[in-house]
Amino acid sequence: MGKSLKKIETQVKDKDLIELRRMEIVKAAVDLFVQKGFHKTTVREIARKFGMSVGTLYEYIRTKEDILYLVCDYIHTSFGQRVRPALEITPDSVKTLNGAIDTYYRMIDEMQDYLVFLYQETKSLSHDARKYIFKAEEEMTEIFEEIINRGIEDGSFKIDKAEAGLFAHNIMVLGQMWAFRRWALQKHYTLDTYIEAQSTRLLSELTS
Amino acid sequence: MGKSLKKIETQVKDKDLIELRRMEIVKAAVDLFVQKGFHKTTVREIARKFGMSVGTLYEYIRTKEDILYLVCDYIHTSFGQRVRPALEITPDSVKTLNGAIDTYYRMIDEMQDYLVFLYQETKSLSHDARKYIFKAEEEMTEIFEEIINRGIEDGSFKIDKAEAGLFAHNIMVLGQMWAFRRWALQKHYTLDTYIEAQSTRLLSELTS
DNA sequence: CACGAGACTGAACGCTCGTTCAGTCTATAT
DNA sequence: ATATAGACTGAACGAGCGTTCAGTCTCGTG
Repeated sequence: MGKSLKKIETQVKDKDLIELRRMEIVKAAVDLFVQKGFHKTTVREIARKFGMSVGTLYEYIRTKEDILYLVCDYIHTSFGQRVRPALEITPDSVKTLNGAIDTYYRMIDEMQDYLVFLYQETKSLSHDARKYIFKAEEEMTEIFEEIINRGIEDGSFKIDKAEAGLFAHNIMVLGQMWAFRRWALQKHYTLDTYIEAQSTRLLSELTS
Repeated sequence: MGKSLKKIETQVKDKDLIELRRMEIVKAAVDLFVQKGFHKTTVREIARKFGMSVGTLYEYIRTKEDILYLVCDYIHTSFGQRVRPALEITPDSVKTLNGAIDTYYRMIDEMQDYLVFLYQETKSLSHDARKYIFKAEEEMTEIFEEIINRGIEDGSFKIDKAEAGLFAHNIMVLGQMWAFRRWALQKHYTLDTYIEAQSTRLLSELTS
């Protein structure tokens, strides 16, 4: 959390307490938002789950939208924290990309609900907040783009460098598809067979 | 519209008038929903744009959610009406698929706003309505699947028949990506170059 | 012309929900 | 022990919104 977060003014003075309470608020709100959506969740419900009164809740935020922002930020940083360390760059570009796809797709599987929620409620955010979320998504794309570019440079991948960006988007979207179209895909695939099918396809395209 | 639509009871007797007015309601609501989202659009606003009073509006629907359903149904049938006729099956499977991708992707470009809206508000629909929308999406996938299967049978495409379904999903999702990630893609691609890049990639995969 | 059915109107109702604030509790300092 | 700052409480406020309904208008029919 934290640095990247646009300052939200509060009544409470103690900085550490603010961080602590906000984390509790987010934890309480995430589940409700994912389950019922932002608009159908009331501040009272959040407060009850948070274990404190509405009044107290409002000591740590200004508006309901602040909670949405905190939740979106939390989800995105959770993604980041989980992918980045898993993405070790090895000399073998094929292996690196395979590993990156594997971790990213598995993470999507774990965080399906969060991902769908993010896409559905982004619109409800203010313009600034939305831009921040997009930036986070773009950073993720750049990681894949860099791996591809390395592979092109060392001769592992045979595509035009101009297409590396598009290819990175494709990788991500085909992963996100697992979350958005589970109703259709999970009839025929398990997570493992899905990753297998998509990554062999993607890799063979790159190396052909 | 019509047949597939779950019956919504009304006060008004004249069947044709109901159809006419509902079409007017949908036309008025679509723009507002796309622009501001379902929850932030008020029934009053719709009525004003519809050019009649709230009371009259409520002679043709029961609840606000009925409007959402009418709008979602309208968008989806618009899609269907536009794609199906354009999808002529020719003896040349490669050409057929290329044509199908081209029309589908162009349609997505035209209906970007509607598509994004559908994904974002699906959750607000009742369970039955949601199932109906999913079915429409699945039918679209099956069209692509059939084209691919024909191509496999006549020897144009060299992939395993078990993967035809997944491939059909990939085609659709990569098209929808144009709508969902325009903020990133439209910096580097125009619609034409995007279709070109994706379809040559997809086709070369199938025929390799 | 009189009448009534059906379409239309919009003020009013009632409920929900975000937000506030006057007041209570707690813990530390004097 | 007393005072005070800071955290917490939840009833109350008020705006907004979906929905209704008593009443008006219109037009075809007897």
